[in-house]
Amino acid sequence: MPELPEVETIARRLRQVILDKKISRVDVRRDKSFQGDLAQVIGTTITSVTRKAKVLRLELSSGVSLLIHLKMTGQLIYDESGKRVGGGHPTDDWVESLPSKHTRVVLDFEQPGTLYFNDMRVFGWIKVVTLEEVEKEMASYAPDITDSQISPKYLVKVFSRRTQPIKQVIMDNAIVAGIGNIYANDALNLAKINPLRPAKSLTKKEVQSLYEAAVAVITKGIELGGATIDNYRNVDGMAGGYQDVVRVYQKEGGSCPNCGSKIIRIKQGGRSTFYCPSCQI
DNA sequence: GTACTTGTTAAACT
DNA sequence: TAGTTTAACAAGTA
Repeated sequence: MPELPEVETIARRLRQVILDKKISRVDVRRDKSFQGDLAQVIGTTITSVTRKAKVLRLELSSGVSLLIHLKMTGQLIYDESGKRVGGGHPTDDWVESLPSKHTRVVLDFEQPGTLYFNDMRVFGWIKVVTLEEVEKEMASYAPDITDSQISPKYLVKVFSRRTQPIKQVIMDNAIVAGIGNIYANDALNLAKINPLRPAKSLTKKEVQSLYEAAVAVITKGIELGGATIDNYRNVDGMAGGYQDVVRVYQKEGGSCPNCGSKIIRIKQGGRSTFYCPSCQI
């Protein structure tokens, strides 16, 4: 699932390949995946590519923006050859020609080049929004965990009001944005904190180390080009590298990187949590 | 056929 | 009011 590092990886590459290109055609193959007026998009140029939390924003010369959320299975794959055959991770033989049966929206550029929005489960979306709507959308997210506005002091204050388990609190985008299930599990393991602990029970010192751990795993994720646990791919169709260094996520029965004990799996809020009951206390 | 998977949000709660 | 809980979305895998 794309989280902050995966979306950031996509944003960086998109900046290299679609900036200043003119959108000549938009093929919406699934209505649910594209919201808004195509007329405001066709014939316009992409003037910037930015990201906040897990949302991508393509600013267009017409003044409107395209906001893109990949949710769990979304991919943005760019092709300039016109005969793309998917790249793949060295360890798998994923090959796919595009458009595929999961391609929901196709953006064609005048300059040669095509951007495919694939989304197996159709939770993701692309929407056309005005400046005002962009601000409204972005205001619903707290700053990213890597943003200088987020400090251990701020987290201590917010956590003190929350009785919910810390795992769920750090994944709440209204508190701090960009931490999904993979990095939440890994950050808690690195900080040696039990995911079940009520947020308000954490000491200042624990909040400090959790903050540092979260920034560390997210930064590592960006460095390695994201995690391909399920079906994440970058803009070139390639897998990321974080899955090779992942600490606990989906490692039930494996060894804890801190202490070697067995990693267990539990459910929190209907979601899987992986942690080491021996050193995460 | 059945259970299970997940990021986010809306709605129903306390 | 603010915080918490739950269901819903969709389509694939086991």
